[in-house]
Amino acid sequence: MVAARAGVSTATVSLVTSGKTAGRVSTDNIAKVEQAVSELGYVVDGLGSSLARGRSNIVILVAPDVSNPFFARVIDGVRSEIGAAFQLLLSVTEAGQMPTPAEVRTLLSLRPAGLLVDAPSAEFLAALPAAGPMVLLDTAGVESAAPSVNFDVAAGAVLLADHLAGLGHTTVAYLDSTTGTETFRVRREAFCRHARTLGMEVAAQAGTTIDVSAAAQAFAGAWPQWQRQGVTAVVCCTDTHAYGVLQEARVARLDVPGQLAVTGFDDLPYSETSSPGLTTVRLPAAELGRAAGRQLLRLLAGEELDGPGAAGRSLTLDSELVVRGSTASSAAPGP
Amino acid sequence: MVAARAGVSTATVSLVTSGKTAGRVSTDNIAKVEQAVSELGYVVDGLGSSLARGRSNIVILVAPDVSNPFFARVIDGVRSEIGAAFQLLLSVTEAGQMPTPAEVRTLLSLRPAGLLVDAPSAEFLAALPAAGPMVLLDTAGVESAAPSVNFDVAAGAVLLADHLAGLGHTTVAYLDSTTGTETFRVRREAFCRHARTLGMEVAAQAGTTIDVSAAAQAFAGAWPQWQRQGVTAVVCCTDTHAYGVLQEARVARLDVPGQLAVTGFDDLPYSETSSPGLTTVRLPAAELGRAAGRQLLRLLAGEELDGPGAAGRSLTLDSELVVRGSTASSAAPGP
DNA sequence: CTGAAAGCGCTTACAG
DNA sequence: CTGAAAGCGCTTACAG
Repeated sequence: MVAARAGVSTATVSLVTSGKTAGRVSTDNIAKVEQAVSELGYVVDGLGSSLARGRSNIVILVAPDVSNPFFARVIDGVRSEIGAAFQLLLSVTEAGQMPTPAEVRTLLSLRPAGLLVDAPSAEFLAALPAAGPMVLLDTAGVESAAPSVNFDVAAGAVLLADHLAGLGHTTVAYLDSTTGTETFRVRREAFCRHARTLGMEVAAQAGTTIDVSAAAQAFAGAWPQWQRQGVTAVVCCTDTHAYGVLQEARVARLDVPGQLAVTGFDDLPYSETSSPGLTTVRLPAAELGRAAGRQLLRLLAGEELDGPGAAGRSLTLDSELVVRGSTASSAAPGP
Repeated sequence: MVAARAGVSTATVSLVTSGKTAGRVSTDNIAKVEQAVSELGYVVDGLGSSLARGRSNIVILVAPDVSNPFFARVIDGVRSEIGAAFQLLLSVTEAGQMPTPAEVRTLLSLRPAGLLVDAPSAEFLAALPAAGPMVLLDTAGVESAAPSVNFDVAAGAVLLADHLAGLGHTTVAYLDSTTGTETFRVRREAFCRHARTLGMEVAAQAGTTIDVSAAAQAFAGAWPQWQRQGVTAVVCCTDTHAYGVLQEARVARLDVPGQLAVTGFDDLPYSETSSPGLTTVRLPAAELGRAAGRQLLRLLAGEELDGPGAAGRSLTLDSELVVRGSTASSAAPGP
């Protein structure tokens, strides 16, 4: 070990570089080591260090969809909490897929300090070996004993149904996602259940991937039928789907919200500036990331998550209805 | 080492798990080891293995903007080439930023088998310690001795200028990016130079981040002035910028392409289905990722990249002009 | 073909 | 306060 050439043992160097000098190293030696370290540009080797202490200082974030503006904000939230202490790395899988069991094993063999798992499927969790500290994000609808942070999407769906019913809509369509994530099932079921309670009919459902043009095409295909059924509002399971509907509505020269109201979930930045602005259920993405980061940090510090005074194993973040032009001034629809 | 309980030495087990049995292990022992491995669910520990061989089997992809549909396709390309042999991990930095020198050192201390660096700034490369195998992606305009794969964005810009001149445009505006990436400078300069050669005036330039609504606002602010100057086309440095312009043009009830032609760079999926479809310079993202992955694989195999028959250290992928409705039937603009 | 041994670069009890 | 030593889990010459 090069830095040992600064006149002390490797043990002392190790104590200094890992900051465990409290009452164990003389200030004299600390200074010597620090100088040698900076002279040699020495960096502690992550591999040796990790092997010796049993785990690395990386945190792996596993997610099905890395490139998605919504998820970008989640990542940013995570980074702002744990970035200083740990090296955050994203696992890369086939688009829209969770890692296979084999990939997970490879990941785990790097001995990450912790794991963050976004939007896991039930099968993924079942196949996941009980590894070290782990926090789940956005896992609505999936059972798990692991600590998790979620959005209250069901409450948002209820607010949305109230809003549409209040505007006089009686027949609506629901545009769902075809990715199997449970959160979409929860959104749909909560909305449909409450809508029926309010006397609204959810006339039809369709589903596409989370993609503007796929949603646009699906809407274009379904609209003639929906129109015949008297649909006056389309509730989309994500803002991205809603963008597709708005786009196609424009092509078809439909008046939004006069002839058709459109809503989404997420509140992506674009929803504020689209024309008309999109009424949507705001899901606080960055806060989700931050909360998950904090949970993991607590876990890593050995804190009990469910002890007295703790925030609890399972956190739920409030969602919120943001009303904009895509529903605001809806004309009262006919029967 | 647990698997040694299968009746052989750890050395033999290691030979089997790393697939180096050729003429060194009896088929009898291979079978025994394989059975023990599967019975015990043994996975080679990445840390110990990496430490012993001097490098890990992870490849780190460093990029300034992970969540961007264009980059998602690059990632997918990389994954398809190297995914089987290496664990691909994405470094996570503050949105739009390259990792700091300190972050890079931490990354490097994990001893990645190789590094892939997307859209690096000159400063980043200068600060990068000469590490192991590395391939640069999309590094147009930045000097470096490292192997790289690039788009021929300048050639695409020239095709675009030709196309607009052929349609009769004489005054155009350029909507640039404010992220400092060199590729944007190259796009702009190549376009402006050739446009002037063709007798077109590039009346005005503006810049925003790569964001639909930022671009929309910038266009809304600039349009009155541009209109006075006789601008009949807006050339955008990315499709995302162009979406903002299209959106705002719709709000302002501008006829595209009758009153205003709009173009982009990238050819994102949405450009095909937007209305009108977007004329754009197609940059083959997935192919960029694949080519970079292949280069890195060669480097890791110890191949010389510039030897005879090799593909060369520096690859350039052709860009291509895709003409769609946003320019197709432009009316001849007045003076 | 096989195993005992050294070593990868660190950290952490343990004596002093 | 400090250093010699053991050990983290593997791989790879090296003898046999």
